[in-house]
Amino acid sequence: MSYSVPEKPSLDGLEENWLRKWRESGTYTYRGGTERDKIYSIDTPPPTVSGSLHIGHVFSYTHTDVIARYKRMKGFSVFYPIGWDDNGVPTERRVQNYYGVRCDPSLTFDPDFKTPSDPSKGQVPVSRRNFIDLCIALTAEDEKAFEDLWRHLGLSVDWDLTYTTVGPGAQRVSQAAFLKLVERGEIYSSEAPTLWDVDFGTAVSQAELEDREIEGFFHKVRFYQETDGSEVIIETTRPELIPAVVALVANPKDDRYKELFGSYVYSPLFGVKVPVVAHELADPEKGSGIAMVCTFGDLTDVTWWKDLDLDLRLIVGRDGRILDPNWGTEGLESRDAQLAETNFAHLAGKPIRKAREIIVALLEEQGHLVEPPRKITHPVKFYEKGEKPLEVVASRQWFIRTLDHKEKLITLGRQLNWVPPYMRIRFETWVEGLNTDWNVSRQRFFGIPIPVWYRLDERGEVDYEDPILPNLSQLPVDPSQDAPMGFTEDQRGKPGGFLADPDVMDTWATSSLTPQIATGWPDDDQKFRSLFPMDLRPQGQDIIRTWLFYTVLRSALEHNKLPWRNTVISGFVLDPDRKKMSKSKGNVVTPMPLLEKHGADALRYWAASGRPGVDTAADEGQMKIGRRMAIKLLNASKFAIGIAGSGMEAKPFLPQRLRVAPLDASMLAQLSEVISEASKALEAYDHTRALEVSEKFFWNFCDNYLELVKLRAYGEGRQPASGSDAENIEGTMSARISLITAIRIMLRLFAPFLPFVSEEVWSWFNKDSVHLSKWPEPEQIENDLKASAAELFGTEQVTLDQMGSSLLENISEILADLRKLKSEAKRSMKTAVASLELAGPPADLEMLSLGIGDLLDAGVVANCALRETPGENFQVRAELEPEQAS
RNA sequence: GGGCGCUUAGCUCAGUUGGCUAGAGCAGCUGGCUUACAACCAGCAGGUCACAGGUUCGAGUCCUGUAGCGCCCA
Repeated sequence: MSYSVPEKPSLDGLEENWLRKWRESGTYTYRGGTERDKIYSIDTPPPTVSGSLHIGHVFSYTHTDVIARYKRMKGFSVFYPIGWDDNGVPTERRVQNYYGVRCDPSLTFDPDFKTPSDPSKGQVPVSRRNFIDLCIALTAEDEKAFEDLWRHLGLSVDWDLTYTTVGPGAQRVSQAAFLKLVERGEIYSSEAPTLWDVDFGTAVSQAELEDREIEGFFHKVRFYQETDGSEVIIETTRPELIPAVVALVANPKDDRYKELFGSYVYSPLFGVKVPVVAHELADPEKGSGIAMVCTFGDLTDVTWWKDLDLDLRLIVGRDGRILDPNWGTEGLESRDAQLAETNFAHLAGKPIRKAREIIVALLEEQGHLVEPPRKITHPVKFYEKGEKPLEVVASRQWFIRTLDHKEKLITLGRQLNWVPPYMRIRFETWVEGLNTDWNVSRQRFFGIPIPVWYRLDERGEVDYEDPILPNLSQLPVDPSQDAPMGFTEDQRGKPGGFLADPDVMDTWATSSLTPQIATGWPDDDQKFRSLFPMDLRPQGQDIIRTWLFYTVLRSALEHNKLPWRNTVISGFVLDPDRKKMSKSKGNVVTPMPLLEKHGADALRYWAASGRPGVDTAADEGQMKIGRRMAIKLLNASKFAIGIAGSGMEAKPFLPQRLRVAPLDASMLAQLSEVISEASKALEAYDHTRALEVSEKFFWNFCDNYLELVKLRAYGEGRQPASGSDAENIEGTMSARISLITAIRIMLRLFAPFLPFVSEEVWSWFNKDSVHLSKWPEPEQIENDLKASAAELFGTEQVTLDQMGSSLLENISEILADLRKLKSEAKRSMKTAVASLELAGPPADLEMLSLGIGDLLDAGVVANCALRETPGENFQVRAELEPEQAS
């Protein structure tokens, strides 16, 4: 038997070739099955396709792929889909900039709409449907870029299972889950103060907030007591909200204000009478210790407003401009309505910042300002994608109950296997810190509509208490296009008719359902039960509080259990200088050029060298090592397979039984330990350790074992030194089947990490795909040897004696001594050793004698003597042959 | 202000429940074209394990404190 090994193996063209073959033969197609414990299902977080591709994607998705490939080789039917997250604001924003359009829902659909030729010249208003068409068109392009990258990287996902978070399937699942929440009372709508981004014109949730330090001014402002007009001085950063003041508040323990509690004061400029109240949240250290409560300046105001049952006085519109209410009317009583009206006239219709300037001037002018404003920096809440501070406005929104389920969520979090474990703490602290229910209404255009209509009474007033819901079978619906059951389209907006909920769902309201979307819920119960709860959720540490949290929440609410058993959290990818990558710094590393330069296996090698949870630099050096590793694997395999499969047929008398030589058995023993270690590591999702132990073995195998058995494997060695021809041939056969067996095992160990080069080498001497072969096991080594012997020599009579790894280690060490001697003498490695003396305890010498022939071959030793000495010491003495005068 | 993580060779990182002289790769230096590989090989050199205490026969590892860096939350 001989194998067809290429003369000059190379990485060139491997990727193209194998990508095509894998695709054609459906190597990674999900094979199905109904037995849950034979399936391994992965909930890959769908990337946001409108975001830019960066090296971080390669990193974490490679980690997942390593596990997927390992599990596949372990015999699991691996369910490994991928989805595209097309939802939400990032897509809308990208469409606006890319095409130069903006959505105006009041317009009607234009079927002949052409996008502007120059998108930089302002934004053309288009109908909602035109806008959505553009979103779909653009995301389709973006998806292609992502898919190209994933394929190129060799991800073993089943592309037939691909889904999107805006497609009909996702719409149906999201809306069905919404209806079930309504049924169970876990979601409610209410007119409530909501954090609001005035530029985006939408509500945002707690998970989308971030604090930013910005500059502001503290203004000392006079209020006037009802009784005697004496002053109460408050400090505020939001003087423009003075017309919205509903109370002054101080800490109940603050002696300075104790007497005032229960009394009333008048506001400056507007003469509105408000109570002075007490609340623990008032900080005596901050400013003068007494603050004004407005509806609403921030979330603390909302708390005070709720806790203390204060009035509502709204003056900020959703567009971030000041409204124009009538002073003196109900709710806006003033002791001087005329003055209030005059003062307010300066503010009405102005944007907030402008209004602030105006009101400061008015306060100054009319003597209500104690001193000039004092500059400060303070943390202010922003929408993470927004540019202006968030306002709090009252509006109707749907909320999923979360605060009621905190304990349950923490319990579930503790049942989840976190890799690394400390990541659980981030989840727990987030859950503990929750302070509002989850607002899922978004006042946007491109998203999944909230599947709700409202009745209009005879006067045309909306009845929010009794919404009209579709049946499960009707989903997906678009309430702004479809009429509810029992109504006709012409009743839309008419008294006695209906009105659609105008909003779409928060992106996360869909993204939190990827386990359900991927596994066929709620329509395919059998599929769902075979895959759910899923085995693995890999994801980045940055989305624990969003993606992971919401997904656990939805699963808890819908199924009362965790959505997955394990979660592996990957760290960030830093730029080569270990700085965080960001667009503004311009240090974002894009993957495609690197992929082309170093190859997919090399990039995967780099990615796999990053442990779960650990931030890792985009290090080209590491990629080069990966590439070198792949080339080495080609060459070493070519050599080993080449020798093993060369020309034994010429030998006349092949023995039918053969005993594996001690040195070969020792190498296999070492390999057996490596298999155990690598398997154990992968079971614990420690891919880095698995790669490390395999790699270490591989280099030792090349540097020592391969060198030691080279001549014997060729049939030119002297092992056993005094042996007969038959014994020499047996030694050769042993070396050859051991080489082949070791290579076969190593290729499988590397297959999850370096799928291209592993598959290439495997194909030289195997028919199937290495990726569908069985993961090696120590107990199988003897069988592997027999199979190799049968293939090469037509016999299965192979005896493998128990042998430790120390023989190979000790022999290698002596070989290293000889190399050192030559190296320090600045002589070539093929310089002969004139004499070698090994002196030590009899037991050591006896062991070494088992592999001495190979050692003498590899070290080019002319004469060797073993000398028994008392004690434990072992000594190697060697003399090189004299340098020839040239 | 709170939480989490990190700090080991010039650089990037291992170091598994405390246990021989603290390891690897890269870079550096010195050699070598050795019938797999010069995109290679061999060898050498390089560390007060951030700092200060403590527990222990023994600490890179456990405890306390300090400093610096990073991330998250307020």
